[in-house]
Parts: sequence; C-alpha cells; structure tokens
Amino acid sequence: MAKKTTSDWHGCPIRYAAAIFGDEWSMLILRDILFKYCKHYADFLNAEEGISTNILAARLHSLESEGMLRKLADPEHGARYIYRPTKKCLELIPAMLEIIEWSEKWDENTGVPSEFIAEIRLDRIAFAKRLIAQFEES
Amino acid sequence: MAKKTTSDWHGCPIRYAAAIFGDEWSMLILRDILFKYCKHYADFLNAEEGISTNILAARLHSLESEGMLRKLADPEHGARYIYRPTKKCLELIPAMLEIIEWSEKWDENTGVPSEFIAEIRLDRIAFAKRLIAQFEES
DNA sequence: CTGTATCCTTAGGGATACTG
DNA sequence: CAGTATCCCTAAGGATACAG
Repeated sequence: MAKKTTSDWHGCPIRYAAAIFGDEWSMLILRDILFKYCKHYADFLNAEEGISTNILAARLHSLESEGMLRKLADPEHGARYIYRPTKKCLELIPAMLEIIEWSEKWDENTGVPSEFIAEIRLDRIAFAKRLIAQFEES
Repeated sequence: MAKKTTSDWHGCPIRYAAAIFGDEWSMLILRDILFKYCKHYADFLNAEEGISTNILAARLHSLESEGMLRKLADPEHGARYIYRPTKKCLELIPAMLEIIEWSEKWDENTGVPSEFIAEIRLDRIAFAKRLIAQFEES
C-alpha cells in the first residue's frame, strides 16, 4: 500500500491519525522532536534506530506538509536548519503520554528504564507544559 | 524495513507501541475491534478501507501474538471464530480516545462527523467502561 | 464463512555517492 | 552540515483462486 496522506484518507479520526504518524519512522521522529529536543537533521539521523538519510528526508517533508513540523533557518549557524514542532504537533503530547504509559506497563522486556523514560516519569504534565512554553516563546 | 515485532524492538515505549500498531492496518483493526464491535473475519474484511484477505490474516496473527487479540470459537456457529480484545488491548482505549480527540480537532476535511465519531462523542468514558464490562463478563 | 496459497507489482527502505 | 540522487533489494500489499 502506498503511504496514504490526509488528503487521500480522511473522515475517520483513526484513519486520519494513521495517515500522519501511522508508520514506524514518523512515530519515532515525533518522539525525537517532542521528547528528546532533536532539532537538526543530524540529530534525527543519529537516533538509536538508525534511519537512513533518504527515508529521513522523505518523512520530514511528509510531516512538514501535514503541518506537524516547521523548518526554520538556524540563526546561530549559517547553513543549518532547525525543525520545530507546530501547535498541532505539541497537542499530540497527551496522546503520546498515554501511549508511553501503556507501553511501560505492557513491555515486559524493557528492563531498566531508559533515561528517556525516567525523565518523562518525573513529571509528565510539567514536562508537557515546558515544551509548550518553549513553543510560545519561539 | 521489515515489520518489527516487540521482540526485535523494545526498550523505548514509543518504539514498543510502533512495533505493535505502528502501521496503518493494525491501527484500523484495533479501531474496528475496540469501537465498532467487529468480531468475525468478514467484519474486518468488509471495513470501509478494503483490506485484502492475506494482509488481514497476517495482521490478525500479529496482533494475536502480541497479546492484543484472542481468537475464540463462536459458540453459536460451528465453523466460525470470534476475535475479542484482551485486557492489554482494552487498556489502549484512553490513548485511542486522545488520538481521536486530536484528529477531530485537526482534520479540516472531516465534514459531517461519522456515526462512529458521534457515538463515541456521546460519552467517552461510559463507552470505554461498557467495553471493559463486556470483556469482564466474557 | 474463514481463511491459505500464489502470483505479481510497487513502494519502502538500506547503502552509498555526491552536491551546495 | 544538510540534504539529494541512485542503485538495488526485499517485503508489503493487491488480486484472485482455492480449500476446509
């Protein structure tokens, strides 16, 4: 099946969500941008899972065209860009937190919680608000 | 990328979730079983999106092996089976509801809410409890 | 009805080279 | 650094036939 977009596939909320992040790489990119502060192309490229560069570029374009990411010139570095979440993207955080909570409960193989989990556990709501505040001031 | 399973891919809650339902068809099957009371093979097969039979069979096996579905003999019909959600699956409902709420807000193309959305809107929490009650008595 | 099995096509995606 | 372009391969997935 070709990857659906929201213009192919709407009218049902689950289908709509599936069109935007219903594939493994998009979910991981959203994780990186929402919870790991990834900003630059290389940050995503160097994530643990090892996405390849062509796939990363395609997914970033897709997420940008779906209104999830903004691509901005990096004021500090001439030729660099930074990717930031849109409001639409940030508002996915509650859903992501529910998913995280569910996975933590059911993944028996997790073993020691990663730093990532530990940080989010500290205070989920405060964490979400901090992210949204970062957005407001940008 | 070959479809990952939770045994390939754990240690991160988002990755774990992506391995289970991080593809379009699995999300839609979960929708059908959690919110549309689909029970029989044909119910899934005849869903609006038109999944093909080989893909459906593969996804049902995958979801069953991940502990999301139980396949039971249908007491009322000799050769038929019914698919029912496990507890693990039902506990995904809060996350699904968050996703639905998010999609309803951001999908500008939805137009008139479907019966599906309307029913869930009635009372999300009561709806979820009803589903869980159905499970308990089964 | 509930699937399996098979054929076939295409898109997803890995590796890598290359460009501004 | 931040991508784009190619090559190539595999697996996802559509269509359809068939079996219990």
